Amino acid sequence: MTDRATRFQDHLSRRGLRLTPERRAILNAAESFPRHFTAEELVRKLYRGRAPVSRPTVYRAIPLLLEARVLRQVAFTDRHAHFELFRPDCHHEHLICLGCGKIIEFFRPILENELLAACRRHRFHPRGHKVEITGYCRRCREKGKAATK
Amino acid sequence: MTDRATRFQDHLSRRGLRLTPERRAILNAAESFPRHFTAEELVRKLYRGRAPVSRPTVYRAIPLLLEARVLRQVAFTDRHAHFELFRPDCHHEHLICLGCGKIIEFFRPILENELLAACRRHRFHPRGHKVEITGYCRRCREKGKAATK
DNA sequence: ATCAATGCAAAGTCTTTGCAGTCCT
DNA sequence: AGGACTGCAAAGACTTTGCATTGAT
Repeated sequence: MTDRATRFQDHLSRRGLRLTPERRAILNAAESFPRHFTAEELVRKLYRGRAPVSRPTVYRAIPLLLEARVLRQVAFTDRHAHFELFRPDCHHEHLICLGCGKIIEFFRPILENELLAACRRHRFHPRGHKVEITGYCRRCREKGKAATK
Repeated sequence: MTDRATRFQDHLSRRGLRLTPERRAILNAAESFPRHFTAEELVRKLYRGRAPVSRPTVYRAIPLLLEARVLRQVAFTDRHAHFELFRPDCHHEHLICLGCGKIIEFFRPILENELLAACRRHRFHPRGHKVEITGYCRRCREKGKAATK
């Protein structure tokens, strides 16, 4: 059983809930995305699977996965929720290209320190964070897409 | 005419559009929020006003206000769009309390530098950014709310 | 027996679109 | 006249809820 499955399992049993085949399938589907995904994408992937899981079941599992720290929610500006696997060791952040939609991940230790420093200063206990920079990637600028809008 | 009204006006006329009374009302309403607001909140405020503006008109004005750099969009994790007045000089960021919903603003020059450095490194041209830290504020911790979920 | 979990269908929220009428240039 | 703008009503997209049934302990 993977680390994440264990964490999910623990969280569920601590709350008197069960790791059902559907929930396991949802976890597997989530793990199969290389990066980010929306709730709808997760639903679609599970619809096609060999043991289809219904939409409400997926939506009901998502909060559990967040609480279990299996997923983390990332906030993009289009209006649906985006998620990714929780990676405690790697707090990478995102550059989002307005031209082609590409998402570039980056990591900067100093930035992470600054976030923590801001929390300390306000006596705030962080649970999670997201950093998102929108703009235009090199390729889109070269193609002249950056002028679009 | 305020600075922001001018910017809006310029943007509109550059595109052959007009600063109508409705659009002016929308701008005023946006300026009347001390901090952030959702599209719905803007709609509600304009419904009550002396010259009510319809929902579609508000929604249609928002992209124009973003393009004109009058508003900027901030991405919180609940599923509706949040906006605030664009302040080119002050790139403040947000601490969001999961207990009471309070939003604390902060600003750290080093953090801003790091964001720019990340862009340079990836040859990315930024247009905007958002930094959001979720967690529990001091008061909620003292009240023991931090354990809630 | 009890309580959790599922799927279906329906409802809810926020946002967008089609369309006819109005206003400006 | 031509194009922009508005409001209404309806549609759309994403998410949540009610309910009857099934399943685990």
